[in-house]
Parts: sequence; C-alpha cells; structure tokens
Amino acid sequence: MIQQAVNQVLQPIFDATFSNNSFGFRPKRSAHQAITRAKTYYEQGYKYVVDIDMKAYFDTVNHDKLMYYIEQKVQDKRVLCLTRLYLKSGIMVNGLFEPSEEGTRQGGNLSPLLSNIYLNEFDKLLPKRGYKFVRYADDCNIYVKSMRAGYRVMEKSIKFLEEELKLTVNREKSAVGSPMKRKFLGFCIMPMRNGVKIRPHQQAKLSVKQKLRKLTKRNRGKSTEVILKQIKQLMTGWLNYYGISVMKRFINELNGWLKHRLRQYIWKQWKKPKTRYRNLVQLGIDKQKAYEWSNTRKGYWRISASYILHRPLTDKELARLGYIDISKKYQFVHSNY
DNA sequence: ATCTCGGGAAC
RNA sequence: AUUGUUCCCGAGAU
Repeated sequence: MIQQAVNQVLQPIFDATFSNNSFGFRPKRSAHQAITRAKTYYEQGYKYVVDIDMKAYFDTVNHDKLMYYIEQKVQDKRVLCLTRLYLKSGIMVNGLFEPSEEGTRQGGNLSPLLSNIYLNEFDKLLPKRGYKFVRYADDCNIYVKSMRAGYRVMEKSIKFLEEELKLTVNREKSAVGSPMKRKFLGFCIMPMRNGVKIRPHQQAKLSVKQKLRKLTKRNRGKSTEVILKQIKQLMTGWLNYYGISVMKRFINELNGWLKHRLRQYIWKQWKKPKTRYRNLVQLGIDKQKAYEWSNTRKGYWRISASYILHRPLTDKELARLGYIDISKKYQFVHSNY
C-alpha cells in the first residue's frame, strides 16, 4: 500500500534516466518492442547473441549500492527511509519470514523498479563499450558479429556484474549462441527468404499445445460451450502476444489437431448410443447411418478421425458452437505487424 | 480520460 | 502454488 506510493514517486523520476534498450517492468514498453529491437540488431549483421541471466536476481541485490544510486536522484528523506525499510522488510524463504541484508522482497511492488535502477548501471556501461544490447529485467542480450567477440563480451560482462554490482550470474543459463536457437522473451529470431522474422520458441509452442490438451481432456465435466469459451480466451490472449511472429505452418497444424480433439470431446459427451443417434440425426445424418454410427465400438479418437464426425460436425458447425478458427484469427492478428 | 473484474504474455 | 511490475485483449462502471 505504502510501497505503491513510493513506487509512484520513484517511477517517473527514474524511468526518464533508464536506457532506451531496457524494456522490462517499464511503462509504455513491452516485450514486443524488446524482441523487435533484437531483430533490428540481427538485420544489421549482429548474428550472435550473448545471453546473460542473473541467478536469484531479486535476492542478491546489494542494499547499500542500491540506496546509493537512489540517493543520487532523490533527496526526499521520507522516500529514502521508506525504501530502505522496504528493503529490510525481509524475504520469504521456505514460507518463513526472514529479515534480509541482501535482496528485495520477491513480488513486492517496488522490486521491479528497484531492479531496473540497479541494473541501469550495467545499461550505462554497455554502450560505452560500443555494445548493442537489449535488456528485459534480468534477461540481458548483447548482440555481436562473431562467436569470438561473444565470448570476450560475456567474460567482461560477467566480471562487471559480479565484481562491481555484486550479482551472481547464472552460468548454466547464460551462453553465447545464435538467436535462431536461443529463447528471448518466448521468441527466437529466424532469417527467411523474405527477411528476418520473429518466431515463437519451441518451448512456447509446446506449452500452448499442452494447455489446449488440458482444456480438452475428456475427464472434465464441462459442457462443450464452456470448453469452447475457454479455448477462445486462451487463444485470443496467446495470439495477442505471439501473433507478432511468423508461424503459419504451426498454427495450421495446431488448428487441425485442436478441431480433431474437439470432435472427439463432443462425441464423448454424447455418452449413450441413444444421444449419439439423436444428435447425429439432428445434424442431418440419415437414420440408417446414424444408427450404425451411434453403436460403433471403435475408440473415441478413431471415430472422430474418421469421416463419421466430420460429416455432421463440419467446421461450420464447430464455428456455430463457438469455436474460433485459430488460423483465421492468427492471420487477422498477424496482419497488424 | 479514470477505474474495477476476467484472460493471455514477459520476467 | 502464490505475489509483483509492465504490455496486450475482452467485459463492465463513471
């Protein structure tokens, strides 16, 4: 509550001083802008990335250094006091409340801003050395033209971060590599025939598929209507974020797979042969065939794969039930970029 | 233009 | 699992 007030005071003061290449936790700045900046670097020939990740970032910020940076810009004693109080207020460890000499409370209102104030020192250093970089919170990417340059830059950066800022770099997660392979904000960068493009990282693709799979599990006693609504809001949100990327093939595959799963789900909901029969007839199947199909013993998946369900449950029928065609939605969203 | 709630995403 | 900042979408209120 009181932290929010402090945040509102500090935010505008410090945000003005932050680097143009820092995008995390800042007003009017999004992950899209960050990945777009990275893409620009790639287009300019910086085809290797030094990806530096801080270990337990929020826990390792040095209080005295941080307060020093704040004192440079803020004179108000009350604000300084409150900030120090906030820093001292402790972090949660294994559910226990521990007072802390280091670190800022995870999930605290001030933490994101404080992390930016702290890492702003790193942001100031990088351009001095002529490095192209993008930072989003503790995820810092420096773009260089060769692997060799990359290793050199990484070494120097780690040295600065650990010796000057007293942070711990996560060496497992940090690496020099190609932006084609490495994940940044859920995306990766890919040169194509018609230019450099942004794509969702493999992990992002897998995780959305997993979420859809969970939503369409047959176990849950939800109505088709509810399921379709949930799919709609999940995919609307997901495409709002990932729609910036080029992924026509993936989307088409996902769409086909999902419709397949939905038909299976609906068929399963018509539990008894009687309901199946009634629904099939209602959807315009002649009585003879409806009777045969409704008594079939094949597994649900095979049934929905077969033309049995495609005939009555056409794409049009799915749409009528509330299914949002992912391919069309993607094309629509993506056309804005 | 502000705000609440619901959802998606980054960290 | 929960919290936080920011961005985006939807619904609603003034």
